[in-house]
Amino acid sequence: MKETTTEQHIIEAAKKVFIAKGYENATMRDIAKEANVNSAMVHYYFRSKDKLFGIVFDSIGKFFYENVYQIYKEDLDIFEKIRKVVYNRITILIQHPELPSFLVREMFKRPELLEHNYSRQIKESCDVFMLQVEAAMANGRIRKINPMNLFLNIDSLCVFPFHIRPLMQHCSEISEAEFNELMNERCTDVADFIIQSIKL
Amino acid sequence: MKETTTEQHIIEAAKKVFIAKGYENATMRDIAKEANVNSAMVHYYFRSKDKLFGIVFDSIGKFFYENVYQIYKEDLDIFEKIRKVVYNRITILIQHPELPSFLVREMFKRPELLEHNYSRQIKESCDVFMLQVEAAMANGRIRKINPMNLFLNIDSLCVFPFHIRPLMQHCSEISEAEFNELMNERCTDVADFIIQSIKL
DNA sequence: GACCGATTTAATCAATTGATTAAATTCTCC
DNA sequence: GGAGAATTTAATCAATTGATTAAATCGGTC
Repeated sequence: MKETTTEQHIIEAAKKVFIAKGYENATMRDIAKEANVNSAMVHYYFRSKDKLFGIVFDSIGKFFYENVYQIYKEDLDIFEKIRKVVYNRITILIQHPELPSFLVREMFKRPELLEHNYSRQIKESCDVFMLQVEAAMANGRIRKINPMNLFLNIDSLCVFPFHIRPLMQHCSEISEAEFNELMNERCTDVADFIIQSIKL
Repeated sequence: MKETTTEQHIIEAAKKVFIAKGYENATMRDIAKEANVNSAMVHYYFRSKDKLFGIVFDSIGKFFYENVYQIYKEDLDIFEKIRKVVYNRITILIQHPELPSFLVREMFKRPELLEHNYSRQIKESCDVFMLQVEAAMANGRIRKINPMNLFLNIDSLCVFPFHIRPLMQHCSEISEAEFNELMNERCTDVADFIIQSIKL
């Protein structure tokens, strides 16, 4: 019991610190302090900073994508599905606006982090969706479009603003709360934007 | 003469190293080595790592945005303008695919880096474009849409894939060359996607 | 209560790194 | 060609940091 608690405690602290500071700027001492334990404890439970980070990165990546690829696999009308994906994605992003930049930052520095499970699931949900797009094109429900690009477009429109949030906040001189408000309003706009573009 | 050359030489080396490794992972010794000078030289010319980085970040940011905001200010039909922005942006991105992730990475860690000039110019070009969108809506040339969101959408669709490039390459098992090829094809798709969505 | 393994602590190591310094070398101007 | 400033070099400092170690403490079992 106790071990699990301490271990989990350290993982949660590590998530917080790694997200806030990034891999290089986070120190084992930071994490230990955040978890209220001696810094040797962190090594005792996780051997090395790398191993701990691997666990954290994996967990965050999974959390960030699992919701969406569930929806992509659901049996829904294509327009409904797009609306649901967009709504879901942006809602989660508003609650965790730091995740996209964190994932990008670390993924670029060490692409080997992607070896793990959830990237396979992304591909899976992408494949399912692309089939549905092909079908909708064949049915004459949507115009001719490259399915992969449509999949990409959906994610682009949802996630990108969170990648450049500091820039947006600086240019528009808005607070974090106002930014979230903007994103909230943007939700239906984005879904409309996509559907307007592909419907016949 | 000579000083300018050495100084510029170091700046170029610093760009390369900072982009490749990020601020924390790049060392003054790395930069010195890349520039073929003694590491004290880097301090001699730029006082501190921070100052040098500020110069580099500013220069890269300016380079990354100046092309686009020029186009936004040109006197072009709105559809033409969108096509030109998209083409231009993606073309530059293919030549410098590391820039978006670099800028995001550093901007999130130190938003104070944005105090500089070019963020004002982004705002300026955004304002110009939004006026044009309002006019096009009034003319009945495009449907009703939030102008700021349209501006955001254009950048999202162009830039986002480069933010998640490692993930895309891993999921699709494609090389860098193949990725670039995809982006090249994507160019007209993106412009079409946007125009289809807003035209009446 | 004594034993034994798991957990926790404090102290310390070795390596890295931004920065400084003082001496050496080069350049410039007279 | 020589004085003085600018540039370059090698050596070194002080601080940080991931990791290790040995000792201390805790927890359960007999």
